[in-house]
Amino acid sequence: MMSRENAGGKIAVNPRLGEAAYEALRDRISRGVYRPGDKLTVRSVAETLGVSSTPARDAINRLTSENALVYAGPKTVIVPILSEADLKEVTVIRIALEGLAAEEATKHCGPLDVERLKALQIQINLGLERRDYASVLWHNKEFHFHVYAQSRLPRLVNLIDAQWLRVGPSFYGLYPEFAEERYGVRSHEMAMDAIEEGDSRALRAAFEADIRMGYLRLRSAVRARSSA
Amino acid sequence: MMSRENAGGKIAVNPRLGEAAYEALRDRISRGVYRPGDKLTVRSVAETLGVSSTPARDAINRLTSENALVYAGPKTVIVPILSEADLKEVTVIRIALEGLAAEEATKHCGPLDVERLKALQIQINLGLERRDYASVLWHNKEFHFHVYAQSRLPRLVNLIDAQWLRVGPSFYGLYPEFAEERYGVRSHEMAMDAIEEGDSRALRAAFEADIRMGYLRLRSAVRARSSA
DNA sequence: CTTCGTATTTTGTTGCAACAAAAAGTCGAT
DNA sequence: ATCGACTTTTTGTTGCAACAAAATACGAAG
Repeated sequence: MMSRENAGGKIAVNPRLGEAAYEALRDRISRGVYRPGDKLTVRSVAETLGVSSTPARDAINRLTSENALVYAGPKTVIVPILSEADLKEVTVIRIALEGLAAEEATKHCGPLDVERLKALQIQINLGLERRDYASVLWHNKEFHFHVYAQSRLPRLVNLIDAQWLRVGPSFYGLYPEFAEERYGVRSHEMAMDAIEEGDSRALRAAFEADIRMGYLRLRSAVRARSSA
Repeated sequence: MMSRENAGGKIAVNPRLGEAAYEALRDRISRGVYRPGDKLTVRSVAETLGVSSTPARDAINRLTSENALVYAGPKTVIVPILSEADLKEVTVIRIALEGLAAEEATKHCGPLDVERLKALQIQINLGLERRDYASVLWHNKEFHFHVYAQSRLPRLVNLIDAQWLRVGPSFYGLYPEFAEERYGVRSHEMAMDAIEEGDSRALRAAFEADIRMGYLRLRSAVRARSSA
């Protein structure tokens, strides 16, 4: 499991401040610290992370180049507010990449992986009951990426991670109403069944269904916001 | 068509040196100025591009974060030398992304696009006859990206571009022997036929075939090198 | 209350010097 | 010649100040 330490965002010991700042900022974005539309400045990030402006600027630039942050003006970078077209595009990209990862992962998944996924699903269900949505989102991501990691295609996983970072903040904005619907429970069960049967097509289909489900929810939220 | 000016790599007028340096360096890599294994340093790039070290460092960092350059040591970035596993991974990623782009593009392709592609194919054939391989590679890229652009999914096109940048230098290393085989001519004809008939599955298949063909060539080159 | 133009503040970018660490070069022993 | 330890050079990173430009705050006119 990924480390859950350092949740505040402060930089730990790392000889390369730029890299550390990048990871810390990425972590904050993926955890929902920022909301879509929030503005990030070099100096504010530098102060938050406890570094000087050079590594802070490095981190912001890098996140911007992968569209995890976007320009809202020549001197203004914000957490992206996804338009309906953006959402549609990121969804077809996710289906292509995550579908591929899931299919490739089937070859390398064993009973231990199913056990791990079951444990994660229990955590997800627990979070839903307790209305601990940060936990739900966290364990949901763990669930997906545990499978993707089995593809043994590390750059593909990085690419997928970058897409999640783009939609993450919008997802946070959706909770808590969103989570009430037990979103993802069914498709996760489909996924676990597919792995047990070694059916790569079914595993792909399960993740595709999961992504499409999330897309529909997010789209209706975007529409509700744009009409308001 | 993309601008072919500024081929030397010198920065033109651009208020943002970092962005300009990034584009100039990217351009040089995609044009085969560097060979796999070539070392790039902040100071050498700065001098070549005629900027100070900050924008040069920005450009290198950004290219490194998208794997167009890789670390060969803690203080050494080089143009990547793709292993067989790297090659395999980038190929499945390309098939997923470019297949998607091609399929989406079918909806928006018209007779004008076929005309454009035909003109580009003539340029490719001309380059092959004249053994002007830089021209072949250039027009081949134009051919592919003209189609991908019609998908109207700009981030997807960016993602594809990043993958091309990873394999580009290896492709250059392959020429000129490689080009003798009229690589790509048949799959390009398949692609143009598919567009004329509006057959999105066939268009996807044509580009997949093209990518797989290139993969096989590159793989045998990698094997030949690793045994030497 | 809204809108437009102006003044003030904030902000990104750039160049540069200092530092530590890594790479390249050197030379001697075997 | 080959290898290894040591010295020299090169290199990435960082912090910082200056500058130009954009964002913001403010206030006057409608």
